[in-house]
Amino acid sequence: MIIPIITGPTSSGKSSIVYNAGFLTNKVEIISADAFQVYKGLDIGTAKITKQEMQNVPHHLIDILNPDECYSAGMFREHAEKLIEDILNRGKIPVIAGGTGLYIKSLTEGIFDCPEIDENIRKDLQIRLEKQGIEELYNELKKVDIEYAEKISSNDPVRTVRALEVYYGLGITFTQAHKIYNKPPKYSYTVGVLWIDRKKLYENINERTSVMWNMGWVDEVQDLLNKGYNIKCPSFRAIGYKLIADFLMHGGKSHEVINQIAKETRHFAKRQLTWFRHRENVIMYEDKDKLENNLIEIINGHRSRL
RNA sequence: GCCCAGAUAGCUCAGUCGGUAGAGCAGAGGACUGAAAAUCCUCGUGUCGAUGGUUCGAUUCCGUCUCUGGGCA
Repeated sequence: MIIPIITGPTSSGKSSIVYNAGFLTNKVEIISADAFQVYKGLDIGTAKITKQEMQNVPHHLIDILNPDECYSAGMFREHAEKLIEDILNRGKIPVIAGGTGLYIKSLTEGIFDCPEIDENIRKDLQIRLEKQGIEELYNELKKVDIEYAEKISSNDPVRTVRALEVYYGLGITFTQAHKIYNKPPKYSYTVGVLWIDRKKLYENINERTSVMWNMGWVDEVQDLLNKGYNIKCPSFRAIGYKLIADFLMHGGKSHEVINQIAKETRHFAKRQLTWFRHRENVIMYEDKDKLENNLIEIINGHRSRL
């Protein structure tokens, strides 16, 4: 079967589509493709669905990690493919839903099957980055893998560190690793993108940010801090969490924090739109109901693709 | 009413010793194979408040007016 994937920018309303379709048909299990809903304790800020909703329709890859643990596109792919297999074996239909473009790409286009790399290598590179600066590391990458170095910016610490980590960990360049360890997609997918008018999307984001704040987002962050987590935890890369932690520790005006969070969310949504716009083999839906209906038809076997 | 300071890009402001102007933010476009809600790249023409004057030439100097702050009555 061709597995449906529903994606779209943040605040577009994609979760409600898959939830409704799952609830109405009662033969779906949802696999979340969201880089931050994997964390326990990040509920309001990641717009997680309620416990009740999760009981009504099974959801996977939500609340699977503590806030100080790392996750990645590669791990996501392994987990998701295993889940797809399990769900199909149970005679149910897997639906993938979420806004993390890279995670979805790891399924639909594949991601290289990287062998385990000693995590100390990245830590060392991290330390060198702080001490010596990006220029030093980028020049090093240029010497070993000019092909990849030229593809990225000389000012991109994340990609530079990643490429060097693979080089030192595997003994081959990042470029070679892609070829050697390339692993094509395991299943076929049909991808629907919920596309929203920019102005409307930004309005949704502005409004939703205030709603989240009023739902107790600040308390949620306070809880995380009380439990001993801090802004260096991977989960705190999610929009809002660092800003709120700073607000709790140093004070400030709440409306300014809210505006800042909304702004970062708008920037994020814009990046998502750029990403989706340039994907091949995705179907853009401006009509939410149509997307939901087509998804239901797939689930019921009356349609094979979105 | 008088005095002073402003009036320049959507916003905050810089600048032009007179040759029609530039930063930050906002906004837009883009990249992105194990941090992706991350990370990174590119993009700035606007009656320089209005109107007279001086000048080859004024957004820049001078006068008047309008508006906005602040001060004095």
